[in-house]
Amino acid sequence: MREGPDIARIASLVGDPARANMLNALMGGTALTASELALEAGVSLPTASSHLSKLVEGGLLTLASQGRHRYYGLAGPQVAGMIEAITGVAEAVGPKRVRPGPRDGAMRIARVCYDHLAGEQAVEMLDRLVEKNILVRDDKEIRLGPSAASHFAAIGIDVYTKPRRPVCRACLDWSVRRSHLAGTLGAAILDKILAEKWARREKDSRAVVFSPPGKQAFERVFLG
Amino acid sequence: MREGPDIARIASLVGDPARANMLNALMGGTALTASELALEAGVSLPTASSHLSKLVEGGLLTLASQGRHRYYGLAGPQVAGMIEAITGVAEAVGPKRVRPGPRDGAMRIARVCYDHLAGEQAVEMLDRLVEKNILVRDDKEIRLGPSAASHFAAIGIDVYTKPRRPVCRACLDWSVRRSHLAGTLGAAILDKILAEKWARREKDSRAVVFSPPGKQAFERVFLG
DNA sequence: ACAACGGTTCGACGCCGCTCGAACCATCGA
DNA sequence: TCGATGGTTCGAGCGGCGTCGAACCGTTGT
Repeated sequence: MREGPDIARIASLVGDPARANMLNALMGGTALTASELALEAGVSLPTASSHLSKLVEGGLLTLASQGRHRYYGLAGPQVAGMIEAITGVAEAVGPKRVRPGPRDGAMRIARVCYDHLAGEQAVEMLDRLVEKNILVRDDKEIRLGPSAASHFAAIGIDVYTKPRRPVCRACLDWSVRRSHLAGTLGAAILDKILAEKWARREKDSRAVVFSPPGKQAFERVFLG
Repeated sequence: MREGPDIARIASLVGDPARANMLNALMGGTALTASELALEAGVSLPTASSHLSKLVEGGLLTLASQGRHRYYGLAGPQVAGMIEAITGVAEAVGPKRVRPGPRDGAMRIARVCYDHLAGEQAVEMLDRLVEKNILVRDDKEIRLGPSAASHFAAIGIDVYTKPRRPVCRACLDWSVRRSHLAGTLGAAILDKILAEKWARREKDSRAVVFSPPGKQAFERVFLG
């Protein structure tokens, strides 16, 4: 019964599914609010609040209060490294799910990630937007390019409303292992896709399936 | 609610104190039996067996059956790395215990580590035994030197009995952060210390306190 | 001042899983 | 073949923690 740092305490914090989901969501590096994390984790707000208190108390998260918003973020790169190490083991050790990433084929192509689009199509879209200099990536951040406002205004998306959350955010796509676009812009694009009926959400699933003409329209607007 | 490898599953395996102790004990790299791990974890044998099944099932441990013994060991360096990452966070994040290592001052000096001596005195002893070429360290292993048999025979310790467990084993001392001597030889030395009444065990504690003449005798025999 | 909204606290419920004693199984030595 | 020893399985007990609804608190905007 050797002595040492309280490794069980830290591990058990990560060991709850809800908290693990929150930590995963925070691995992008941007701080999120309690409500957002509650959605990510799939639990009610009180439950999320309780979990977040424990994570802060345990030293895994930092809390930044801004007005009536409280942003939670990873406490530091050491914590992120730990999560990554655990993820590596989980991935290596749990080959029970044969293919990596989401089970369903449709979900690998396109799915909802909280409020924006994820999957192969989303990753490709971000690539093209950056390629066309509409968006600009430096390091891990995504910013609006010079032609962004006019480009998105042309398809009915105002990039300057709702300053509450960051407009652009990179979100790591698990199935593709590369980033796709999150933030209010990502959300607006998903809204557009659904509003135009280019695609519909699969029942009781996060999968998003495009109709053939919808896919063409999507590609013309965002990939063209 | 992003998808991904089951990080919570892995973390919760480490998140139980008994299992964390077992994993810690296995960080030395040598495989241990179920009974040894039960002692390390401070739980009964059935409980330990249940935990070990879960760890094997979870892919964190490997099981090697040899006759009626079953040796459990870490599944690989990736798992060890994960434990180390968690330990790092736990250490960085839990500075609630002001001084590193065991709380009690006496325990930092000398304590029982399962069946052998640990603490500052134990670390110093191993240093001197290696310095005098009685034991030989290469890399992380410890072997008997040429004069070991005669040296230990002179003080009534037969290094060749009980071939079941390794005679020498390095055991990382948490309070000093360096190795001390474990294995059957380490156990025999502790037996000798207690049999000669050079020291006594503190009640309900792992601390070992030497009497003044006992300490002199110990230093003469092992440090001289 | 008042309503709306984000977030936390409280209380109660329910379940998962840790724990150990006792019985059982397997291997080794005589 | 029989006992001794190392390990596992079974069953039952029980504590802890995750969960949510309802109430409460603080900030913002009108």
